[in-house]
Amino acid sequence: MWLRPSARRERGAPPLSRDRIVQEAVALLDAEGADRLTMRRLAERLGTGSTTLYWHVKTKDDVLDLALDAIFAEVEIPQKSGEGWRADITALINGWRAVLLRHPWSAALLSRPMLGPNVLARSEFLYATLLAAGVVEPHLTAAAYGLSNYVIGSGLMQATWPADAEQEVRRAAREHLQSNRERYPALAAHGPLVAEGDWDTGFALGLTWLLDGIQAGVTDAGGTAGGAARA
Amino acid sequence: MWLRPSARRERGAPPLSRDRIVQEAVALLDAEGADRLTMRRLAERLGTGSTTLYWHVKTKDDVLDLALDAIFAEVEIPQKSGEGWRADITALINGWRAVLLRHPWSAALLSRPMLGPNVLARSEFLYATLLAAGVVEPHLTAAAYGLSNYVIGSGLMQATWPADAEQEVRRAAREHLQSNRERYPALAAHGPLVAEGDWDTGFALGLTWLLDGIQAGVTDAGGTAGGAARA
DNA sequence: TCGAGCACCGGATCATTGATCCGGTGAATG
DNA sequence: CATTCACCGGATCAATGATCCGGTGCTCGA
Repeated sequence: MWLRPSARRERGAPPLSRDRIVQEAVALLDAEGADRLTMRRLAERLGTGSTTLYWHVKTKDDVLDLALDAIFAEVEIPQKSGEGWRADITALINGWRAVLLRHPWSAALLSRPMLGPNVLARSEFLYATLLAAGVVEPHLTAAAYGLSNYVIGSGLMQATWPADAEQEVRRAAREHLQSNRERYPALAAHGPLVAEGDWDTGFALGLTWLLDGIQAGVTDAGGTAGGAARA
Repeated sequence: MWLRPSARRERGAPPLSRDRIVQEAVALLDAEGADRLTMRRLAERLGTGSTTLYWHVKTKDDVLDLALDAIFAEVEIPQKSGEGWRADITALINGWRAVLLRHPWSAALLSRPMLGPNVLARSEFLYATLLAAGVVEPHLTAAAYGLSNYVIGSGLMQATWPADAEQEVRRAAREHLQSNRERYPALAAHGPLVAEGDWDTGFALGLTWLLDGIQAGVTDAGGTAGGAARA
């Protein structure tokens, strides 16, 4: 023992830190999904005892919160390069969406308050861009929430029905629809599980609608909402 | 024991059934939230042993799936009464949203495949209405998903920040924003936690934008998407 | 040089929870 | 009247989140 260079460093592991825990948690979540994330499993991957984690982190929920905020760092905040607010916002939303799909487990975690620095920074950019574009209340909140809700919903939905895996579930679901086609004629003929249409163009289309609505409210100077003519 | 009229019925409980389990599960979820739902607690409320539940239901996830589908029955499917497709869809979406907010726990469960009869019936109505309105691909999927994603996202978001309870968390969050106002100027000044604007009008506004976009794609007969002029 | 303090680690342990085993119980049925 | 079968539940198991408490080695001041 007089010569041993610190058992932990022997294993080649750098000293434990909150960052390393979070990083490994994201990796574990990516690899095996949310329900397989255990403090013990996480500790094992880190080469430490499970109880050690609790020195760096108060609860498991902390790990989840940190992991959720960590992946938002992958969303690059567009530089306001004169492309116009629509381009900027589109870039942000698309980046956000890409992250949600790259880490499908995240969609299910969005039900917890997101107050991490990375999340806030992106929200700040969204609000700032909308403000600079001349969007005012009540369109401002509607726009910010509408866009966020739209990405979140899309991510959640698409993460639920991953195109790659789960072929078995998809097939069973499709079959179920077909065998009840008199009860669900429209779904059986044009439903989502039938038309394997790519989600991307659908998402882009809906995004355009939202942006059009926002823009209409801006160009019409104040007064009654521009695009909200009918209904 | 010769006279006892069946111990269970003595307690005044009707015989256990899958429906009764689901009904009680919804009540428990409404009252205490998703994380407090335990097979034991559920059984206790039903006046039975916890293991008995497993005769009627295979796993706990089954209970959740059933509960989720059960609340969708509360969304009334509009009668096509000549009000026009916008009115019909608006009614459906608003009803859906109302249910999500009435049962906040449901938002967090939306990450699981929804294939229950009640959910499917509502999706069927949505697709049928859009089809009847003349919406065609790729606008059809975009419209159906856009609307669904929008409600889901909104419900999720709003369930995360309930206006009634959690005052403590809201206050802390607001304070956090204020103390970092130079980093988040726009959020601190116009952010959601600051402007207590009612979610309803914001939601309605965004819904109108989506409907406008859908409608524009219909009136323009085919070809390039109507409302998607710019960007 | 040395010993006290401190940041950091982990084995043992506890309560809770989802799920199963296996033995009941009573009403209907032939 | 015996048998069957739908239905029930105590005991129990494994996994998990979390805590207690005792190490271990580095650092820093005297």
